Amino acid sequence: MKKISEAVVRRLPIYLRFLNELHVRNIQTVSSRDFGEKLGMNPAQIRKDLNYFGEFGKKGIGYDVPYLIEKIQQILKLDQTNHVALVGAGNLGHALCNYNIYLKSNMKITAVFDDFPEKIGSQINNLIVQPMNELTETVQSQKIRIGIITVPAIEAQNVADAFVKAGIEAILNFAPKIIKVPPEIKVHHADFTTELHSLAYYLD
Amino acid sequence: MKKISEAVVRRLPIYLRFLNELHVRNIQTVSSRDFGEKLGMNPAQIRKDLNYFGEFGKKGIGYDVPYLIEKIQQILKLDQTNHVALVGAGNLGHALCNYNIYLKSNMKITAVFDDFPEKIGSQINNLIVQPMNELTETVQSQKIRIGIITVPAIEAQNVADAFVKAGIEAILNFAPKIIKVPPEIKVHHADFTTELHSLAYYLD
DNA sequence: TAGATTGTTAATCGATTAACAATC
DNA sequence: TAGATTGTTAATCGATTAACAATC
Repeated sequence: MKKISEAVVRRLPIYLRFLNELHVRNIQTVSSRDFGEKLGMNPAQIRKDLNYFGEFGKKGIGYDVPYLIEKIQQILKLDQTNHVALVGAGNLGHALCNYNIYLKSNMKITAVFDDFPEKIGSQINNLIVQPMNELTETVQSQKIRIGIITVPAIEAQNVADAFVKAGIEAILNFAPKIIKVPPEIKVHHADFTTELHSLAYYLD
Repeated sequence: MKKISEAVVRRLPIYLRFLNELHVRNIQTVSSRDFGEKLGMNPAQIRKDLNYFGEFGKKGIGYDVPYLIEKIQQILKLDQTNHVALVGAGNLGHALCNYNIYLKSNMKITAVFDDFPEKIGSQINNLIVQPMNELTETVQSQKIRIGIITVPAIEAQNVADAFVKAGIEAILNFAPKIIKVPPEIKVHHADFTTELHSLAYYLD
């Protein structure tokens, strides 16, 4: 298979979300033109993106919504339940845990860790906050493959190292700090402070 | 001035954060090579990015850290205090309000809104949650120019519309929904569900 | 001076968009 | 059949990187 660029992969979840909205509204078919209009994207881009993975459309007709949902879910590996570990039981960690419902059942935070003595043993929803020294064992026994970092910047690299050692394959880092990991581990940064700072540039 | 691409603007806060780290460690000068190594970027890119805004370096020497911090802060308009309004006093909204300390004093959430009756009047740090019908007046009286959306997806567009009507210039949207605003308003999406979904693609 | 590093042009690389034959 | 829309190539656009003269 050709190498798929990260830009393409990042658009797939947006397509999926849009398709789910159509599905809820019982819309059976969608064209790349509809698609582009609603998402503010170029129709050719949407056709090209989807075509990296197969011929999902019908000429003259468009794309079948339920079929395309199924296909994108397969591509993104969202047709299986993905277990997620979160480190950092602060405000942001709490907020993300409570978001579980929004993530549907295919992404689930199943373990939470923190090394603050006051946090360990406390409960978030139905999860009990565990100490960091239990990370590797839990990751392996629960088949967790994705890790979320919601600790302060100064701790982020340590947590990333612990994730790597535990065998995590992908990391979503909310700490305002670039973390370094081996090339086979995928990292996304979700740092809202840099987002906010770059927004300020556009103020008049 | 030439048009600066968004990619460049998004890197400036990362440069700024790195420079602040150097400053704390009393490092006076930095070269684009050091820079690139620490941030995992190409040195030429860093020189080119900075050079869009002026000649901040010295040939043979590098960049003076405090001077470059000052310059980037000016470019990003972070040399003034920017007032921010947040709509959606849920878990995520709370978390972001408590993050204020991390944002230094140049970005400050100064008003919080929600339309849930149980939330109105409740307190987050030293802020009292206000009803949405007070948005425009507060935005104008407090000279708020940036808005944060932390409501459910279904409410996101309504809040965006209200922000636009109130005269907000830039929006950071955490809701998993693309919002549409007039072209003169700048929007960044900080949607962790799409981040997480695209990460799953890279699982083996 | 010699070594280092910027500023900046030119070359490369990659991503987006336009266009259209194929075909439902 | 006529109209619509995909799949896909070619053209365009934009961003990154290499290279090096200028100069501290």
